[in-house]
Amino acid sequence: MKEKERNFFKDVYEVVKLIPKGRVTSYGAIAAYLGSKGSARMVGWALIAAHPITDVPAYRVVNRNGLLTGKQHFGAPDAMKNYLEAEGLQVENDRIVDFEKYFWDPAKELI
DNA sequence: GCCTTGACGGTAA
DNA sequence: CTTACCGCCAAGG
Repeated sequence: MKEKERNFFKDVYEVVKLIPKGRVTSYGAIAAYLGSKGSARMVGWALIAAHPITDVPAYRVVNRNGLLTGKQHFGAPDAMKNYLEAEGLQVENDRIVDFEKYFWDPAKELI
């Protein structure tokens, strides 16, 4: 605990906040950017903790397949989909269309 | 202190 | 394309 883990959480929040509108990223990309490569679960876990925080657009974070795996945590079944579509993205079968095209890699886009 | 679960990822079949 | 298994790290029972 202490500051290290708190820093990890904070870092996840900041990266998610920095995701441009109409763009999406994956848990693994964030984990890799944080240096905890392979521990993508921690990112999703941190996002659960970020759930009550509205400043963190968690709906812009999906798994590496572009699948809306976390939509069930938004309460409404189409809440996440609705947010993404509102930003110009196309969602079909709980999956982002042309995910690669809208993918935003913090390790590349973000310095 | 051990076991299970989880907003994941990658590789194998 | 789907299913299965393993690896990572932390929390909860």
